[in-house]
Amino acid sequence: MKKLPLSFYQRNNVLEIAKDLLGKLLVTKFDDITTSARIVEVEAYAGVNDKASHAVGGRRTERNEIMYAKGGFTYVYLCYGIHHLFNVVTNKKEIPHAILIRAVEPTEGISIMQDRTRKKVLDNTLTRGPGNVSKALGIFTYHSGLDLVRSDIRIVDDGFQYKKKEIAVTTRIGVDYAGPDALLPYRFIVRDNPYVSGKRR
DNA sequence: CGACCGATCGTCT
DNA sequence: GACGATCGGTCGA
Repeated sequence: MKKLPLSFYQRNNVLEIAKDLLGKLLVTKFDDITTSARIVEVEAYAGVNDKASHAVGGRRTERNEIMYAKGGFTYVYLCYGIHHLFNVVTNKKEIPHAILIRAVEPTEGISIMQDRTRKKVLDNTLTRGPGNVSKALGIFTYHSGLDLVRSDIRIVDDGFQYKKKEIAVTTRIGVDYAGPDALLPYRFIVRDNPYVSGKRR
């Protein structure tokens, strides 16, 4: 159980970092309650030139300001007025790269997750899709701007690693508004993992 | 299984 | 005033 160091997040290739996040454990510990889950689906958002990114064209607002911080912080924002989407900020200060965690496979605290999501039946939708990930792990927009190395949201390496063959790359979900950038191969998924959202391919 | 649709509100124009 | 980096329920095939 090794916490990922700042250097992991501060590399300049957001696609590489996104791929490397697959298999790592996302852990939250709030009010002495720990839940953890293995990351199985991520999407990279590649800064000012990426039309799907909140930072497209250098757009800088109160909401996305944390994207311009150095790598290793959380960026959580509200989507559709309902869902709290969890992102990891990467690269150096002033380079607004981020990675959206879209799906995880529960490893610890499953009953807690079931309580948080208020799901009646326990199935693969528990932590499938970015909205459910945050809900299950207890992450809200007020957790935006936390330091992943020092805070109660952390990402750790327990030695597990997916094989190269198990990882697939696809286009991102729900970013049709980005025009041609919607076709970029920036989504990384674990093949055949039941928690992965959207279409397989 | 796929298509459709309503929920719900902070953020940006 | 419009619109989401979504989800879950419903309806029909």
